Amino acid sequence: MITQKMKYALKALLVLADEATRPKPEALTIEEIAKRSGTPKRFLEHILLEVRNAGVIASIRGRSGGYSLIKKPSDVSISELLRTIDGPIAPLPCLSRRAYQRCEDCADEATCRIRKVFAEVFWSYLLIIDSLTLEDMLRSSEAADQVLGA
Amino acid sequence: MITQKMKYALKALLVLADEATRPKPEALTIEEIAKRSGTPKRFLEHILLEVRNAGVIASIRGRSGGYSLIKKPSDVSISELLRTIDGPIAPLPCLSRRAYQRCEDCADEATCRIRKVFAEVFWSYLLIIDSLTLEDMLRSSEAADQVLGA
DNA sequence: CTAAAACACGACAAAGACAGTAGACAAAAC
DNA sequence: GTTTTGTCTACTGTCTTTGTCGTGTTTTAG
Repeated sequence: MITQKMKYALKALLVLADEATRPKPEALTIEEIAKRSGTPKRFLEHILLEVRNAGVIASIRGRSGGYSLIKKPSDVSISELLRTIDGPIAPLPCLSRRAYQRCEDCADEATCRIRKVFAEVFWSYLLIIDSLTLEDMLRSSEAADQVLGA
Repeated sequence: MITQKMKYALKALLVLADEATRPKPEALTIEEIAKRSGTPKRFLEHILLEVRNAGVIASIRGRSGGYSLIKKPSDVSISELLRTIDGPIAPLPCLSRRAYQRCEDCADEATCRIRKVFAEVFWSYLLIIDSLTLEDMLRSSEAADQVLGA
């Protein structure tokens, strides 16, 4: 299960991506993003901060400040966002590349049967999710619109 | 990340599966399973109970009691075990078949872009993990042995 | 220059999940 | 009927999740 926080982050990014595609895109305030995405404003602060530190959005301080997307939607990886917001996505700590941790109770990784079987699942899973970007989410709404419009 | 509990469950099942393939298989006590799998005994009680209720193992009470595997390893689904021990495996509650729950804040599932994109990932993921059984774990140890033996 | 509007950051808190532990009970064998 | 084993309920500490609050800092409108 992805966390509520991750859902909020995605909703916020969708709002910002929608804004970015408009003729004259402006930076949106937290207030505005919170309203459009239906997230608690004070919670969204923390989330947007993390997303900004990940280099996906930029913030402008002071009056007439706000947030804006600074990457192309096709360059915003969903799996990277997951890692940023929810932490490691590997099923076992010993399978995570960037958050590797040896399993306390594991005598030998090379022969660990649990590790072995989940490694296979994980690689296949990574193939799928690593190729997913924010653009795929934008596109999927178009598809839904088409269905609804038909 | 799978929980420690799930790891214990898998280790216990591996112990029981190994026992089941021996010439004269016997029911193993919690004590014995705990020792062989490196699990806290009192915690293992809870775990084995859940696994038993899921119909994967059987228990015998009283003196000379214990646990034994009652399914063929090839019939013990890893994903079912995951659902039993760790709960729903869907990334969103609205994507789970057996633990379906409507997302509080979602106005319309049919057009939800988050749901849409995770649904695709999830179906692919299910294809992989639903086909995985305990037998695959047993086999993977043979492969490791071969590599080590070479 | 000052006040207002906005982001930044740390502390705090309630609720739930996770990882066990403990005690009392029930059944079966000897 | 005592011992050995599984069964069941309850409890507990720690960590994570989902926020809220207060206080700062930056920018700009006026």
